[in-house]
Amino acid sequence: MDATVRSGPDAERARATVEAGLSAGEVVSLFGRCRVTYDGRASSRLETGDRLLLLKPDGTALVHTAAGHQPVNWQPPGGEHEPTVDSEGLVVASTRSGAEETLLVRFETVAQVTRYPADEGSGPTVEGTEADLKERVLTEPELIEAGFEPRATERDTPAGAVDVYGVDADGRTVIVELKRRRAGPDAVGQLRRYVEALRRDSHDAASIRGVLAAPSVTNQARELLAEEGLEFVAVEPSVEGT
Amino acid sequence: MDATVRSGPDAERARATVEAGLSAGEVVSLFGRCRVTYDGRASSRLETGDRLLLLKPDGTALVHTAAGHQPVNWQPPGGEHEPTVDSEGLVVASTRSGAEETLLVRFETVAQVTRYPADEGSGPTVEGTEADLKERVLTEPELIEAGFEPRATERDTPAGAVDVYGVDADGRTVIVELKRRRAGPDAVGQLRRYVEALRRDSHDAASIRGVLAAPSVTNQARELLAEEGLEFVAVEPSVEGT
DNA sequence: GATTCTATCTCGCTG
DNA sequence: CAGCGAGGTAGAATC
Repeated sequence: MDATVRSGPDAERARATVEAGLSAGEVVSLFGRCRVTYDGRASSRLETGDRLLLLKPDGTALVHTAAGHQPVNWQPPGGEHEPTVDSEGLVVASTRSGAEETLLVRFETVAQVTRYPADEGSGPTVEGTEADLKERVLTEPELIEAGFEPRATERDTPAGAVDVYGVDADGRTVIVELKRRRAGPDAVGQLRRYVEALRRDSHDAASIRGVLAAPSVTNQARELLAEEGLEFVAVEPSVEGT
Repeated sequence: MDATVRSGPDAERARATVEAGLSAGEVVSLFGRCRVTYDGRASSRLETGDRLLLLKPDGTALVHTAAGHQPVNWQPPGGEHEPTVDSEGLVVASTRSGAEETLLVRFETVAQVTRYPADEGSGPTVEGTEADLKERVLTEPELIEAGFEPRATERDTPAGAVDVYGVDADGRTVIVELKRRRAGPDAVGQLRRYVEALRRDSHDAASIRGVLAAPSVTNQARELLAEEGLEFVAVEPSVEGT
């Protein structure tokens, strides 16, 4: 049972197992040879091959091959699975009604079907995110520069919410855009929009500084910063055991 | 075998199956109760719960719960899996040597282990991507506007490669940024950078137009376009059966 | 529901 | 190898 399966259930038994598992709120996995078609926001075709189909009670469907992090085809949560058997064998259709989206997995052979009553559980606690970096900056403002005083986070501007908003030792406004990893042109674009939005509403544009705080920046990002008169400060995303 | 499993293999049998499957280049899946810890680019902790662990021969590890498209924990391709048994039971470690990254899955109970010789196969053929939209614009330039003549795609600028580069009926340069779905501020940022880069190298900045072509734009994106003197053109991503 | 942004993003491509 | 941008991105937070 826990070794390679040489002959699988026939199509109707597989269908019944899928249906029973899903209606019991269980996770169902199928290994087998199949073709896959998707039509919706785009459309895709996948020729016959050996794959794993993972079906979740929330409507999620994932088709995985032997390589890669990403599923080769999928359906996001919110839809429904419908296993049927036609003259060619087992077909699992996963559809999202709202969006006109359909994933069809047509099995040539089903090597194994497994159902398992997994709980949804709670998500993982993750550390080292951008939110954590923000906390660090708030408790250690000198990470940005000596004399920096944070005044607000997620402060609204016409261009969106600023990560950290504060003042420097000279009383000038400082807008900080945080990135937990190497920052590219997109990060500069964000910072620039926030700074310009505030400068537009200010009588003294020069008193508003923009600071990109990240572990490092790409060259292009550095050039963009220079063009816009913005600054870069190196901050490590997390330290852990140092 | 294809119904709910009430009692699973003991830890050592599970370990042996995982090892045998992986060394044979097969995909291995384990259903069971486990705790998960990840340390690397960030760190995360996941308390005991029922989950599916999917192990691929390329080093990919995916931990899935009963809900959601995304794995609740994972390891990208490129590493190695090492199943061991200690006093508490089966532990699967997936590590990426280059990056200092480790995913540890410690099983309290293993309900089922399955190995399956899936081929990697070839990826799906996808239609309706941005590349397809670009093809449409090249064969039907009037989608942008009457008289538009594409001259190049992926044309290099100091700020990156422009999607479509051409001239309008009046001989002015037109830079087109394509998006297959509703465009936001980031798309305007890209277009803006390309246009400014070209204007900087031009003696006649006004002769360079920037066009964002997408199914629609958000309000903020529209405002940004207006501020920068850029334009919007509505194009549908794909038509299929019309 | 629409908008905006993060992500342990992943992935592919290009220099 | 880095850098840049796409993705059927998904997911969260906010309005």
